[in-house]
Amino acid sequence: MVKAEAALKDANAETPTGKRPLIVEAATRVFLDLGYGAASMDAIAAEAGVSKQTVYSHFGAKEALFEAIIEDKCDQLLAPVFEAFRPGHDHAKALDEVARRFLSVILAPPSTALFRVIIAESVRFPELANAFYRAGPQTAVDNLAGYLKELDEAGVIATDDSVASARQFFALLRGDLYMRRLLDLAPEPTAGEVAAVAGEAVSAFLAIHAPD
Amino acid sequence: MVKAEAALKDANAETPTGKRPLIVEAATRVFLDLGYGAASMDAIAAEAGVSKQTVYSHFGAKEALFEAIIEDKCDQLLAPVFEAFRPGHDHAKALDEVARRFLSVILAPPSTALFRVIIAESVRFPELANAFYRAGPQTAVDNLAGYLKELDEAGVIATDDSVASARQFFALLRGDLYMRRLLDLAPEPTAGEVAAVAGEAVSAFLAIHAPD
DNA sequence: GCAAAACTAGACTAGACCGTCTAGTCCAAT
DNA sequence: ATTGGACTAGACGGTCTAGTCTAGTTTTGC
Repeated sequence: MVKAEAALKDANAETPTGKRPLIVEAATRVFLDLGYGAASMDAIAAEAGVSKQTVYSHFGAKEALFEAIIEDKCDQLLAPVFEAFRPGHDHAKALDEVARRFLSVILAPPSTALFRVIIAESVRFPELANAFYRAGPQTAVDNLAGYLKELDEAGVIATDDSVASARQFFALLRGDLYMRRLLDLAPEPTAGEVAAVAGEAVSAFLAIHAPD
Repeated sequence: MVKAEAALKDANAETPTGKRPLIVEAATRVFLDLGYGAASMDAIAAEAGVSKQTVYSHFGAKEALFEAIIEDKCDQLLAPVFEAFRPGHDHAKALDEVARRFLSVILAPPSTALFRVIIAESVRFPELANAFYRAGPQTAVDNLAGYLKELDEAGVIATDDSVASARQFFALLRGDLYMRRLLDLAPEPTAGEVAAVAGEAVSAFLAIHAPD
């Protein structure tokens, strides 16, 4: 009883004491590699080099651990897309940089693994799917939409609906290569491949939204 | 020994005797609802109204049953996209019809469930991911690419690479709504919503590939 | 230096699941 | 009528898992 309350408090309060980061790292690896069902708490404890009881002291249950790990990873993975993405000088170049950065993130192994797990568990963990959508696609769209609005007002592109256009931009990026990455049929692309896909998408986007 | 050989022969030869279709239907429901790991053979037998031994007589093991079910579903679901999609009269209308048909299929519950399961198990069952890709995205792209080539030669659109253009067309269709459907955040769309997404994608596509 | 808190190692419970096996029913064809 | 194949209901062994518990050790704060 006392132990359970302590565990709960520890799980709720964000106080990383001692072995907590180790457990988080290990759990992330195991969950992303194997998925929720196939990942065992024993395997996570072993991977963390920690006793199982310690895992249960920090996170009360498998579900709680999973949710904590996934929410963490969402924020952590999807943040770098939006850092300093507004150089401002040449617009095509700016869009190209956003495209390349976005693609590099979503095509990298941690992202595809995360996305696979979330997709697979979206029915069992609806809040996680929601959190992912908000941290990922929605944030990306909102950020880009703001920038597109500026470009529209500056007369560089023409858009009635900057949010719809941002969604279209990202849809163009999630093409065949992304599908093959999700299905684990293609290896992580080189920077050149990423640049090629990005370039194609940007030029298509500019063709759609050419002013007047 | 005798039984095992009979089961193997039955599993290999496509001779649906007696309870086989029942099992296939039930297994499809259970696998698509729960995923590979969470689906139990007992649950499948119960759902089929059949004894567990019967399931094992027809399909030798859980993996074999899963593979059979998934390959079946791939062909079955993705075939109707390409039936009679070439009316030929008005080109924008023809593309619009392809788009609406494609969207209706991939946004419907059976497709999203199938895709979720395949994504989730793509590492454990690489052949299944491959089979899905060939039956689905690849076939779709090949078919559309042929049609786009005709349109290009007729001067209706301009394309250097009809395969790349076909991929782009489908990428435009797999936009935000598709993402939200995969994450189970949006209900199956109405025909009107489908038509709206299709229309936007087609007009964007035509803007990209306007002749000269 | 010491008490409280954190941690370890591993036994243990309770139950789910795969796949096998047994014992017996039903039915069609010879 | 009997034989053989498909089927049923359910028990069963073996393995795996989530989560608990105990007993002992290390770390930390004061």
